Formats: sequence, C-alpha cells, structure tokens
Amino acid sequence: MINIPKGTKDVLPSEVYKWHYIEGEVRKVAGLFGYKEIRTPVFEHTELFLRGVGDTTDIVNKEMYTFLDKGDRSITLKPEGTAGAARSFIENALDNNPQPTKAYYITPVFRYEKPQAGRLREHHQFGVELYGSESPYADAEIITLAKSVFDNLGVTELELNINSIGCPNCRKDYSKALRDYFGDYRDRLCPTCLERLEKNPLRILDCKVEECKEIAKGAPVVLDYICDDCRAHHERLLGYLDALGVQYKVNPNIVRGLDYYTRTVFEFVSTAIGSQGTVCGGGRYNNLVEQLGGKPIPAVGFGMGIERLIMVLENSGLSVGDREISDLYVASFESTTTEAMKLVYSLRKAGVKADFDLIGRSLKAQMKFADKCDYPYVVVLGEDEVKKGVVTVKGMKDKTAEEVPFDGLSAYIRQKRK
RNA sequence: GUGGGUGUAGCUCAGUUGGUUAGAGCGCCAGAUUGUGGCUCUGGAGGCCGUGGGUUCGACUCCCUUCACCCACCCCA
Repeated sequence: MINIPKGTKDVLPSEVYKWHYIEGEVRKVAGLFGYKEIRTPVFEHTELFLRGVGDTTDIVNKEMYTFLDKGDRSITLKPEGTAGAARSFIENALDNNPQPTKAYYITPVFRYEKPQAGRLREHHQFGVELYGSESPYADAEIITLAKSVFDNLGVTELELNINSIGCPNCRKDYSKALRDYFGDYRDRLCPTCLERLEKNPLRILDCKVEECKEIAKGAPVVLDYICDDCRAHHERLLGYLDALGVQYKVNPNIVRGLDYYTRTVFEFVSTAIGSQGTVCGGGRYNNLVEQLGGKPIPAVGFGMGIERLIMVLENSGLSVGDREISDLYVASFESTTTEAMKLVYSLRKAGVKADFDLIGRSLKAQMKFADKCDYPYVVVLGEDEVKKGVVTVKGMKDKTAEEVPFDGLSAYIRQKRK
C-alpha cells in the first residue's frame, strides 16, 4: 500500500464541508472589504523566496520544498503566500491600476517541518494583501478584516498581540541595545539564545526557556528604540483600533520569523489548539515590493491558517458549517429503476438534489441507505406510481406522507427546503 | 534536526506470568415471507497483531532493528 506523504492530510468527502464553510466565510468578508482574489502558481522560482522571505529565516533555510525541474531551474513549492502575490503585483504592473490594490488568496503552502498538533507540511492559508498605502489606516483595516472573520465565525477566545519592530534603521539601534544587554548574561542564556545573540537578538525575546524569559524581562523594549515616525505610526494604529473597539495587547515580545516585516507585526493567538496557537499572523512590509525589483510600494497583510482555524472552531464547540445533504431519495424496484432514473434527472435539472439506487439493492436496503444518509424525503417509485404519475413523499424525520404528482415534485421539495 | 509516547479489523480498543482456531463494540454487507428506514435479533465479509531479524519446542506477548503516527522543543499558520 502506498500511503500519504508525511505531514499531509486528505480532506474526505464527509468533512470537506468544513473547508467550504471557511472558504465561503472568508470570501464573504474579503468581498465586503473590497478585496478580490488573486491566484498565483503553487510553485515559483526559488530565488523569489530567497529574496522575499529572507535567506536567514528558518522557512527558507531548512523548510522549503525545492527541486530542479527538467530544465534545470530551481523551483520551490510556495512556503507562504505573500511573496508570490507581490511578484504578481510587480510583474503585472498592478500599481498602474487605481491604488490601493487589495487582493486575497486561498492557497496550499508547503514547509518541510516535523509535523505535530496544528502543524503540517501542507496546510492552507487565507491571506490578504494591501498594496500602496503607508497609512496606519491600512494596518487597521487589515487587522479589522481578520477580526471580522473571527467575529463572523463566533470565535471569541483569540487574543490579538501587536507590536512594532520599527524600520530597518531603528531596528539596527535596537539590535545593538539587545546585544549589549544580553551580552552581559552570556553564562545564563540557553545555547540557542547564545546563537541568537549573534544572528538575530530579537529572537531571544521569544525564547520559552524560563531562565531566558527571566532575563528578557529586563531587556530594552523595542518601542523605546523605534524612531519618531515608526512610533507615530504605531500609536496612530493603536488609536484606530481603540476607535473601532478592537481589543488588543501590545506585546513587545512578538517577533515574526519572516524578514520582510517592518513596523507593525501582529498575531491572533488561541489557547484552544495546543502549543501551535497562532491562527493568524501578519504585519506591514514596506520594503518587500522594492526588494523584489518593483517600485518602493508599501504593503500590509496577513496569513491565516485554515486547518488551525477549523481546530479552534471545533475545540470551542463552534459551528464548522453544515454537512451537505441531498433533498430526496427515489427508491425503486428492478422494474421501475429506469423510471426512477428519468425522474431523478428531471428533478436535478429543476435544481433538486435527488438520488436513486445505482447498485440494485432491495427496497428495504434502499430505505436504510436513505435513512443513514439523512435524506429528508424519500419517495417509493413502484409500478402503481409510474402508472398514476403520482408519488407519496415521505418525510423521514417527521413521518409525514403526502401525495404529489411527478410534475409538482420539484416545486414541493423546494418549498419544503425552506 | 532534538526529545517523549504509541503501533492488534474501516474506527475505538481488549488480549491473562510467552501456549496452539486472535476477540469485542461501532461501522459495512445480507437476512428475520411477499413494496418501506430508525429499535431488536441472526448470519457474513474484513487482520502475515506496523516491518525485518533474534531468543524459544512455541511469540500479539520477551530482546534488537527499522518505519509510521501522535505530542513537545525549534519555528510558524
């Protein structure tokens, strides 16, 4: 037997309704906010991610699905959605359209990671991108969009953490301040943090080791080091969130793992789904488009994990949508199956989800089948019914029985459906 | 990449100090007289007991190997 590759999941017919539900809800919200879908390839030139996401990040360093195609081009399965969208924005010169540009995507993403709860090698993300606005109104809109998705789904337990990591200029000063501070604690920091001290001291703030956390409490805070413009941006954003009644927590420890972020970074975190609690992460990336060879166009956006979102809904006892069930089952006999087929096809043509027996089962077995599959209505089509052109519609739940002529059947079912 | 846990039927799991034909519940299929579901009853299909090796007269059970899955770290959605 050949089994599914590590870290991937089948979405089975019996559960696909959950994905349809989430996808429908996020499309609705994105549409209300004026975002249109953008579809970019599942694979891109590796170079895109090296330059976009950043070649010092874990994602690019050790988690990419990279291979040479038959033309010896280095190709990578997209590990996130932002870089591809930005590439498309530049390549199609979307900045020539009236600005800003608002786009959203729903896409699989791939990372070669060791799977655990809430972490897969292939998962799906809903993401939005807003190009061309430097204003904190744009940051607020993006955060509000994510919040609206959660609100519409009934999710209340999520905590919004928000921070500013400044621009490349102020970050330099801050990194230096951190190195100076943590440098004094070299003998107490954990081994990974010692590495971080050299490579990216920001990350030490995120360490889960008690000792490091303790030390980090006294560390210089980003918000004290960012430049006046970055600070003003940050404060205006918080003001807008207050104005909109969006609850948040300023958390100076959130440090996102993608290099393109500038100023605003945020995450929506759940405690309901295990240790991988980030359901949505995003922020501002003012230099990404330029870094990828476009004009200096600022952008904001986020990525939301669909599988994690479903986990949150299920673990919180919230709806994950409704199972897709049909309207009517037409049970038949060997002598009337052809008539059943004709009736069913005419019903389908009229917009009724109808089925009939395809495997030659007894009437009793067909009834059992209809019951197990939750058909709300069943008709038995025997020779008498064919002769009269009338069937008795049986309501499976409420045990009703009503006579309905063939040509009134679709109208009858549609009316019952409400 | 580093740790911990678990692998017996489609699913959830039993399986006695190693003993011969490997079990239950649920699910699936078929019946319980002739054209009717849910309850009940009967029968059936379906397992090289994750893989390879070792110890033994004999292994689901003990030892080693390997693989897979789960959880945690790292990092992220």
